Amino acid sequence: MESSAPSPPGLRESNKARTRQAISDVATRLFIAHGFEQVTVAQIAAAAQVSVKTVFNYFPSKEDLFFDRADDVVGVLVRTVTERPAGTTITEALRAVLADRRVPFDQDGWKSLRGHERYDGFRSFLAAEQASPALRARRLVVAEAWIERLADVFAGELGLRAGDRRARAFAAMVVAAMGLRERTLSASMLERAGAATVERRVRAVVDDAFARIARAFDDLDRPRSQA
Amino acid sequence: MESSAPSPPGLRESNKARTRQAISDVATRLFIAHGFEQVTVAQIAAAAQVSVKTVFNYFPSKEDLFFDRADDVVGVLVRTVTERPAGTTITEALRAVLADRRVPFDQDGWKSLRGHERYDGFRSFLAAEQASPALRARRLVVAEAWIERLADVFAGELGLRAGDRRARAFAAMVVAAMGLRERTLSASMLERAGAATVERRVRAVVDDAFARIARAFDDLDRPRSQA
DNA sequence: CAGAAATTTGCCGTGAGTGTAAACTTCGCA
DNA sequence: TGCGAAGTTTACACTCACGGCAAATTTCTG
Repeated sequence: MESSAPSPPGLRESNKARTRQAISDVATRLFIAHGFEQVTVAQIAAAAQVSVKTVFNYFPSKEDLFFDRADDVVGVLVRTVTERPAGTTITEALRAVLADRRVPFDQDGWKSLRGHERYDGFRSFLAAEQASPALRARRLVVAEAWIERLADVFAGELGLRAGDRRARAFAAMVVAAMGLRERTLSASMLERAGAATVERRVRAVVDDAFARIARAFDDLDRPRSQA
Repeated sequence: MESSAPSPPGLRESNKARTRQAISDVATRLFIAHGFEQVTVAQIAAAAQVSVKTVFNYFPSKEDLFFDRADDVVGVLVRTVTERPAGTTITEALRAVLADRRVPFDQDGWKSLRGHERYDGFRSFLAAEQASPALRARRLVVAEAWIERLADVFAGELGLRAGDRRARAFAAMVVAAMGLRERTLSASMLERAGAATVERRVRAVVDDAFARIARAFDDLDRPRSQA
């Protein structure tokens, strides 16, 4: 999203990026240690050695601060669909990717978190999310935006007009399936089920859901043509 | 939900009910007149002639105050399913009811609103909801609860164990369809489309979505046995 | 190094929501 | 009919998220 125009030769820009990352990191660490509601923005600001106002300059709300780390989940779905191998249907491609329990949390945003093993950090993150109504609400709003985004992509892939009712329905069902998947993942990890168990449960949910979605949209979903 | 146990013979109880209703009514009227964000709880309290604290005694949050009027939407779905005529499948029953654009807003909670024609009141209500991120978020949380409730009912109707993955998937898809329907309804009413147009659009969305859901769950959904 | 531009900060205000204890109303019972 | 118990409403004082604004500070351009 950032245009790479280096009008300012970069010190300013890199400072901003570093500050932003520092705030995000410190916030995540506090959230997973004490819970979302228990941490005040003032504490985050103090720990990041900036003023409260600066925190709000970078993140419009406390919730944004929490989800900063988990932001680009649709991106994965979109790429999965648009870059699927020739001959593969949309539902097949999505099913294959989402059956993996580590998607999308084995990457990107979690690297900069020190002092936590990756898995543990993610589990605490989920726990914090479950414990806060405000966060759950926010997550759902994000999911609603996913529907819009996916509907556009589906329409493009299926040769439908943008905004087509069927593309939107397709997207809505896929996002609903994501919800089922996340619920399973979340519940399993919170009860500290072993990796194999989590993997199996997630796979079962995703397989079932996408088999059904494939049936529901068998008149539309289609293999990608040869490149 | 209120148990009818008249341990207190009733004066206290009826006073409470009246106060609660007065607060809810006055709040709804202010919300649809000025928008959710523009109205403060202090104004509501003043207009209802109670203290701010009393408002919060009855309604844990400002959002609860808004949705008080629209609360029992799942109830309609649940009844639709459990009381469907013999020989009708779940998806058929739901489709039939939801194709009607007036469901569930031609009833109950809207009666006590004076000074607004029913339709106009509802349109303003939708407008207020769309205009407030906080309200949209809240609505989605409510929808998530619907999934749980419906999943239980579906499991019961289909002879599955409570918590069965497939029943939950069924519920999630139905709730997703409700979202599509509401989106259509909302958009159509806000652009002041005529009743016939609204009716047609809602019906189209609902018909398509439930035809797909029926296909997705054709191994489970089944006609109700003879009473 | 001076001046322009961007960034950070302090300060003060608003509004939601909570805890507590006092004032008031209603109830149960004699 | 009146008195104490129980429930309800209120005032008060507080915390926290967030917004506007102008001053202070940092970084960039020449």
